[in-house]
Amino acid sequence: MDDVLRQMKALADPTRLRIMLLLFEEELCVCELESVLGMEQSRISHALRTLRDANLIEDRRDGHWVFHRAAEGLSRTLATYLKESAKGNQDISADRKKMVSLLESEKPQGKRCPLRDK
Amino acid sequence: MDDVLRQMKALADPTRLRIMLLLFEEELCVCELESVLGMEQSRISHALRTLRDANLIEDRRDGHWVFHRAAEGLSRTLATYLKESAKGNQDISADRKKMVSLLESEKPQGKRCPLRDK
DNA sequence: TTGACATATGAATATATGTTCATATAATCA
DNA sequence: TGATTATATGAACATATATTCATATGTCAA
Repeated sequence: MDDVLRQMKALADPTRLRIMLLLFEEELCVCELESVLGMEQSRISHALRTLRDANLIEDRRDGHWVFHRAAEGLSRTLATYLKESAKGNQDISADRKKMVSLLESEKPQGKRCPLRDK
Repeated sequence: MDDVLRQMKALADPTRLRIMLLLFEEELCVCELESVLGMEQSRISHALRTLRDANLIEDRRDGHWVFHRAAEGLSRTLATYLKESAKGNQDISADRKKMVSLLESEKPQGKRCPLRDK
């Protein structure tokens, strides 16, 4: 299948679109995405897989954690379009706020995974 | 549903993606698209409906014909991304060639619909 | 090496979606 | 008006896909 088509398919889903827009801002691990989006682990993991297969994101492992981020080689114009379109969106900015406050709350502890402690 | 999401969904299909890329170049009626893509009428018509619902294309009626084109208000960055991505694609450039030669062949006749005559 | 933690994956299932077929609508022309 | 042309739409069906559940893999710490 063509690469554009695969990218469009990957973004044609609310879960994956929300994840993508978060990863434009920050590098995040799966459990942080779980926390921000309020979804279970395997759902996030499957979504990330689809985004990665479409070359939209990349990851790196650091110990237990796998950190995901927007792909280096990602089309600038596509990224710009998505960010532009997200500006007005309530849900997306709510996600971003949650992400920011989560990252903030993690700072004093010096570790990332927010869910397992509870 | 969000507008971005609807646009991604609309473009997450080979038929609709091919149509979209043709309509970036030229204004076309349904029967011309039938001819270029080698697909039946209702398939094209359904695809156009989805693209229009996503505000990706617009149309105008002229007698029997309804001419479709890329929407005026369509995001420049999205359009740029799609055109960029299509550049390397064999199938897309084949479509474009067919379109060009069809439009060329219609000129002497001065009318548009290519299929019904046969 | 055993246990705990973080993530990935496969199978199953429910839902969404693309295509086709039949038919409806809309416009033109005789 | 009736016939023809061009397009749109609805229902049905087959296929694709998102989510869940169970389980596997990979990493670290004791």
